[in-house]
Amino acid sequence: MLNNIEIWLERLSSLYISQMRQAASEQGVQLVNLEILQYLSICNDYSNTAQAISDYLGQTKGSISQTLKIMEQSGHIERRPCTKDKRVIRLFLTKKGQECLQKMTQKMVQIPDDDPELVDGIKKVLKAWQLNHHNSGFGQCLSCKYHQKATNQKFKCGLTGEYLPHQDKFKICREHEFEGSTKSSD
Amino acid sequence: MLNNIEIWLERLSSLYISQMRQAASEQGVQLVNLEILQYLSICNDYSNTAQAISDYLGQTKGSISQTLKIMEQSGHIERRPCTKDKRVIRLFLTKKGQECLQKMTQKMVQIPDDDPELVDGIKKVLKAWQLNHHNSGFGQCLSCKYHQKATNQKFKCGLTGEYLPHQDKFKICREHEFEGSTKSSD
DNA sequence: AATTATAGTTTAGTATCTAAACTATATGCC
DNA sequence: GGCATATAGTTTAGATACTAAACTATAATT
Repeated sequence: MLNNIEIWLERLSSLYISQMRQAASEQGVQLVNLEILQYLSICNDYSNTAQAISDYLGQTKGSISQTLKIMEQSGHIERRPCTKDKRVIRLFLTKKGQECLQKMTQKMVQIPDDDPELVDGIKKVLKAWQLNHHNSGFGQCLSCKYHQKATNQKFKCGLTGEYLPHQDKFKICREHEFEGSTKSSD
Repeated sequence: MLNNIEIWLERLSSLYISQMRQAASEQGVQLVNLEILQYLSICNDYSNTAQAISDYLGQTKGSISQTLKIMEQSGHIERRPCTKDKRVIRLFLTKKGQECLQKMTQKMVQIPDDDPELVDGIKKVLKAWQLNHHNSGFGQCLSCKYHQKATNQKFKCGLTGEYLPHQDKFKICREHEFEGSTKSSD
């Protein structure tokens, strides 16, 4: 069975990773740095921590801690202690980090995005995948069971009780859970 | 523009890479080792060399050389000097390497492959991508301009003049070129 | 025979990786 | 409150991965 979806996904992904490595290399960073910048650019304000990155990338927090230290020194990210929870340090892209990421992204994906069928295909795969891995966090707020409609400008997170700006619904969250799933007892 | 194809591809790929890291970690290897095993399992007999891996992954051959040394020591791959070209050492998965790859692949992709639309979507993206990066090697023989029909059991490679077994047309080759493209003078 | 190209190794120095021990803060329970 | 447990992050030691550059050896070109 050389023609099933695993093979094609594998090829697509290995092509993508290869592009990522090249793009990272051109900016003088490594793959994991690109991944971290990418993650920080799409995660919400509950998820921009070392621990979340560690969970997301599946690497030890020790390793991430060291890498973040270097990325701060090189000026790609910024660390701001959380006032509510003094254990936590929130991470943000600096302007340099944003520009670096943008250059890499432009290099990476050169594919026509005016084909709605293509976009649809990708979305479909992503959705099927996420549903199949029923929930291990890191989904978009708008597909989360805690996502509640509020006003026109804001939506409410049922888990934290906070009201979040509308555009954040596309960001990904470490606490994400699909409807019907239970994290602890399932 | 949070909804264009770049974003979705990015999310799909970062999900995939994350899965790869996890799967590799469970087998006690790192991402790059998984990528190498994967590559060696789908490349043809012209492309199973350190140099080709270096080109494919976009990393220096020094780095690849060291990694291959360790992968040989750990019994995942085997090295056989090429008789025709004494500079070349061909690389092969051992049984341990195959089993390791299989375990990782099973862990990684858990997605229904009975949906022809999904498969079609992936293929479409891959093709669009490859065409957009008009050829930098590493495509399947059957889409190569050197691919020539021969007998029922074999096809001919117009570049090397050799006859290759029919099932190899799905493998990827470092010399791959799409129809109409010229490597040197374009 | 000399030049150039290609395949691979080795070296030095840096970055990333894991596992485990560590500090500090938060949470749950009596 | 006081104590156990959980969570966030750092640090350490040692292994692996990374780049750039120098190196050997063989092949192809002139």
